[in-house]
This record gives sequence, structure tokens and C-alpha cells, in this order.
Amino acid sequence: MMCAPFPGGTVSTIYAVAKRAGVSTATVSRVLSRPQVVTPTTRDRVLQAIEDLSYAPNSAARNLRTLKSGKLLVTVPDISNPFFALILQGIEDAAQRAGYAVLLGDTQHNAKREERYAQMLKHKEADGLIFLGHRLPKAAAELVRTLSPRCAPIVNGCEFSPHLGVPGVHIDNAKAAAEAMDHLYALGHRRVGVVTGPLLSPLSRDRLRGTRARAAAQHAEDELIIIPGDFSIESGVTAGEELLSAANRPTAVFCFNDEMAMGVVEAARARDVRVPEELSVVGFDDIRFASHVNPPLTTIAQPMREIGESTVRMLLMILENPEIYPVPLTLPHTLVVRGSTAPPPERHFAVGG
Amino acid sequence: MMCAPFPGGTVSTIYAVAKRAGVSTATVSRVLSRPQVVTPTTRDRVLQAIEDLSYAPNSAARNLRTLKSGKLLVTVPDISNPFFALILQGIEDAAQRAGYAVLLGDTQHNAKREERYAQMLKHKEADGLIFLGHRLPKAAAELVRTLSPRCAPIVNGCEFSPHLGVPGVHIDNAKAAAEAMDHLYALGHRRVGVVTGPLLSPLSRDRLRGTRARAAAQHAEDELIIIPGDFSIESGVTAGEELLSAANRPTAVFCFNDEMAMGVVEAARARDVRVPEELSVVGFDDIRFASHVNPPLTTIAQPMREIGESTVRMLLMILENPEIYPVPLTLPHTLVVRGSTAPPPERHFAVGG
DNA sequence: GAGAAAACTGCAATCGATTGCACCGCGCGG
DNA sequence: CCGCGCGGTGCAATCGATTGCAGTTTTCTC
Repeated sequence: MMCAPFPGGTVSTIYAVAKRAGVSTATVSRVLSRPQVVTPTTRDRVLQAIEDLSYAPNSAARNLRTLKSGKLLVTVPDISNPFFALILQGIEDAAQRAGYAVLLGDTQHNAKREERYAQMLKHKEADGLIFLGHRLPKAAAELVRTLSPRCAPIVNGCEFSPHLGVPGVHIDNAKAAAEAMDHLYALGHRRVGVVTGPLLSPLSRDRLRGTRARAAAQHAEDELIIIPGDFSIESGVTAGEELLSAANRPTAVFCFNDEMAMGVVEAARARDVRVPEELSVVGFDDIRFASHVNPPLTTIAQPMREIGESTVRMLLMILENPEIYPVPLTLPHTLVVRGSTAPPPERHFAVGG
Repeated sequence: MMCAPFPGGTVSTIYAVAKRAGVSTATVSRVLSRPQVVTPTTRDRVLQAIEDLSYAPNSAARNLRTLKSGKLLVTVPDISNPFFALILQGIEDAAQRAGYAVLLGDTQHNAKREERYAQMLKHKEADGLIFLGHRLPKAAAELVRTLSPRCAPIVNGCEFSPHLGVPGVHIDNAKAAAEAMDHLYALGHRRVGVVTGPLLSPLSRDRLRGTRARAAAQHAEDELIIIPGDFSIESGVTAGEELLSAANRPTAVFCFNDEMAMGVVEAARARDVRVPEELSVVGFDDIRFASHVNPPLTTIAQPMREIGESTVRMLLMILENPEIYPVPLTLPHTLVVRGSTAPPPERHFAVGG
């Protein structure tokens, strides 16, 4: 019935331990889960047996019995993106501190893969889901529905959208974008290029909304040149080329992430346009490299690790008490001014030069 | 005994499906695993029942019965490092194509965490382990021992070291480093700074070995200035400052990763030392940003994704047939020459100037 | 020192799926 | 017309741990 101690490499079971210690499996189990209810003498015998056999409980068995997995599923659009990597790091850290393991899904922005991973929830491979994309997979939506009126163990990171019916953690993207624009306007810019992300995502739309609102307040909405990007360096380069070759070129560019900002800087350099003297560039996220490129990027800093940690906290709360819907959490951002922004060149400085 | 179909959000079991379809659980199971052995009529009835109840097999139960988890554990020293992130992406992709899920462990270079994750193997939470650090956790080493003479399902990425007794996938670090030095020597440099990684890791030692060998061949071993770094941008900055303030400053610096190279470039800029005119800089890895910084980095490109994919293939082979020890795999690297290297300034060009 | 309460420990059911073996019925050959 | 073979299905054991309940021992209390 049970396996050999170590010969053959087979792992020992709780039965083997119980036999060796001369107790029942119940006692062994209790030694591991609630040691204080077991007599010290017995406990020591059991612990010794556990050590002798180098026993470790089989978690599939435990998961089956307890109907929990001790795992959190995290889906990320692209791990190789430093922004997501940092959030993921925060998630991993918080999860493991809470005794949970992380199941990683890199969806590569692919809806099929998102669905496939969401299925894992149904199969009870994970106790909850944190998704960083902007789509709520069908399988997850179904879960939300069937669990209602209790809260499903699903949390979003970054992409808040109230109609998803799922709580999330994010910054105030509209406000952050407005602040970035404020900074540029305060320096004296009026004609500003905006390199957005894919406009499907609420995140990009919020930023664009904030950008537009600020421009409108400045009566400079017509001076906005909006170019859609995809968050890659390359799309930043392309956008930069387009902006710089325009007849009436902008004196500043606001990019919806740092990588595209790096791309714009690169495009500027290729055309011998100096940053920030001739072109100011603002990024978003404040990834690690932002402060180490030349010139260091002015950008909106997001608390990536904290976003990750908070999603975990939120998910754990739901797991603990699904009756209570957590309220979406908005974390603070900061405008970090560095060397990539400056007043526009004199010749373009129309007002009050 | 069984759960309600959907009311209450409880999930249905194979018993519920069997009952609804009027068959035994065995048949339901077979419909899912080997559909062709079931009569089409029955099969359709079962499939219908599965759909009606939106049934999904509980994987804890399956894992328990089959003694497999369908998961691969991957431990990474630091996910926020783009180098590891890309390898991880390769791993994730290959794993999921093979029907495996990835359990992620970010060890933060911390031995305790490495141990903790390795425990998961003992608990059968994963079928195998891919570790990207340089230490083989004790628990894993133990497994290697108890499984011997069969091969343990453990594979290393990047840090090959034959005495671990574990196969791995990596590049020829010594040779790559030698090529980097070759490039510098060919340009006419003699006095070269070397910013290494932590010398505990075989990877760093191999690169250092290659570096030294090449220098020796050039009779320039005394012209090597070796400074230990830790792979962070900051340590690159520090090393750069040290090298540039030396009495007899080097005309070139070889860094064991791109981030430290970026740090050195930054330090040079801070002192108004032009790169590459006054100082050549070579990196290692060719992370995405390497080609987009100013100047674009000359570096050794590693096939990150392929390394990740290969570790998975190797692990799957072991899982399939533990009798066969895979041979460690060496993948090709490439020296990519970009704008950060050039001949040394004339005044330092001793030979044949 | 008897009786009640408290503290331990064990029995056995249970979690949900998989699978070897046995069984049934049908078709075909003799 | 009988029997063999085979495809299809079901029975029931099994994977390994957890835990409610019951039984046993110990510890008090008076």
C-alpha cells in the first residue's frame, strides 16, 4: 500500500509516517497542521518519523480534500515588458508572503490564451485570478455571474473599468495625463504630440481623456497631434518620425509609456533634433531605465510594486470573505521631472516671449 | 453527494454529469480522455450533459490520481531583469504549448526562497524544476540523489556547472567573452576595464576566464582592470566612476551585462567622456534596450527565448524518459557591433600609431 | 478515591477523478 | 444453432490527506 522510504526514489506517504511513529494518519496530519493539540511525546515521535522518511505531504491530496489550491493565477499581457514585470514581482512577493504560489500566464495580448488561462479557474487549479490585461475572459465573466451575489475571486490590475464588475487596482490615469500636460504647458509649450497606446484599453482612453481635458482647458485642443502607438519602442520611433516630419512640428511629445518615449527620443536624435532643447519628451510609468537614458526621462511614476501587492491583498480579502465587494483602489502617481523636458525653443514661444 | 448544477455557484462533479447522462463516471472520464472508445451516441449524451452542467474536471482530483501536476516550477533570480524576463517568456510559451502550466518563483537571489520553492517539488506541486540561478537548492540536490541513477526532473538555465549533476542550457560564456575582448583588441585597445558579475556564479567566472585567456594571448593581462559588479545599472555607474578616475584610465570597458554597460556609459557622460570616441563600451546579453540607448551598445547577443524554450524541451524529455540524461546544450551567441565601440583615441594608441 | 471534565487519539468517511478488470450483448464463423 | 471474440460499459479500488465524531486516557475537583 505504501511506498518505500527512499529506495527507488518513491516518496513516502502519511501512512508510512503513521506506521513508523505508531500512530494514526490523523495524528500525523494534526502534528503538521495544529501541533499544539498533540502531546509533545507523540509529536516528537511523529516529527522524527517525518524526518526519517523525509516526508512531505502531497499537495494534490490536500487540495482535493480542502478544495483549495493555494495558488493564484496571474495573467500578464507581456512579461518582457518591464512595467508588467515589476507589477508581477510585487504580486509574486505578496503572494508568497501570504503562503500562495503564483501560476503565471503570459497572454501576449492574445484573447485565446486569456481564455485558456481563465479555464484554469474552473478546473480549480487556482483559487483566484489577477489579470493585468483589459479584457475579462469569458470563462471569468461566467464565474462572476454564477457566483453572484457573492464576489468572484478575480481582480484586475491597471486597467480599471467599472462595467467589468470586477474590482481592481490602478492609478488615476486621466489625472496623471493631465498633470503631464500641465507640466508641458507650464513650460510654455502649446503644440504637443501625443503618442497613445491601443485605444481599446480603458487605460489609454483614460489617459487620452485627461490629456484632452487639459488641452481644452488651455484652449489648445487644436494643437494636439494624436498618434496611436502600441507601447513598443518601435512604435515610438515611428510616431516620432511622423511628428518630426510634420509641417508644423510640435515642440513637445507626451507618450503613454516610457518605451515609446525612448523611441521618440531616438527618432529625434536620428534627425539631429536635440532633446530637450528643441523637443521636450514626457513618458509614463517610470520604468527603471527611464532615469538612465540620455536625457533622463521626465515621466509619470506609477507605484508598480504596490499595484501588484495591492491586487494580491484585494484578492485575499475576497477569498476570505466573498460577501464583501472590495472597492476599487486608486494608488498615487507622481510626476517626475528630469532632463527630457525644457521650455520650447524661443522662436516658437508665442505668448509673452 | 453531488453539487447543484449552478445555483449557489458550486461546480458540478463527474458524478453529476454521469447521472445526468445516465452513464457511469468511468464513461464520462473516457469521453474526456479517449473519446474514440465510446459509442458516438453515448458520447454525445455525455458531452451534452457536460455542457449543460458546464462541467470541468477538478484537477486536484486528477493530479492525485495520476500523480502528476501538469506544472513546471520556474525559479528566477529577478523577474524585473529584462534578461530573465525574456527567458521566462520563452519558457512560458514552450510550456503552455506542451500543455504545462508555469509556477513562478522570484527568488530575488535569496537562498531561503530558493529552498522554499524547491520544496514544492517534494510536495509534488510541480512535475519538474527549471532554475535560472547558480545554486542548486538542497531539496533539489536531495532529489537528484534519491532519484539516481535516474535523472531528476531538474534543469538549469544559463548557469552551467558540470558538478551540479543537472543538465542545462547556456551559451559558451568563456568564448563569448573572448570574442568581446577580441573585438576590442582588434580596434586597437590594450588597457581594458572589466566589470564582472558576482564571482560566485559560474557564468561570471566563465566569462572572466574567457576574458583573461584572451588578454593573455594578447600579452595584455596586466592591462586588465577587473572590477566586480552585481549586474545592476548602479553598480555599472560606480564601476565606471572608478575606472574613469583611475590614474591610468582604460580606453575600453567590457561589462558582463548590458545594464552595467549602460551604467558605465552614464558615468562617462557625467564626466564628459565621449563614448565611443574616448571610451569604448561593450555589454552582454543584448536586451531590448541595448540597441535603443545612446550610443547603441556593442554587445554579445544571447538567444534568450531559445534558452527558455530549450530548457523546457529538455525537462520534458526527462519527464518522458528519466533513464536518459540529456546532454547539456550550448546555444550560439553573436557579437553585435554597434555604436559604443571604436578605436581608442590617437594619443593612447601606442603600437604602430 | 470517585466522578466529571478536559485532553488526546483513532476510526472512517470524504474530496473527485482514473483505470484494471469483469461483464454484457452482439456479430460472425463453423 | 452454438460458441468465441470483441467492442462498449460499469464496478469498485485507488490516489493521499483532512476532519467530525467517538472513544480513551488523563487530570482535576471535592
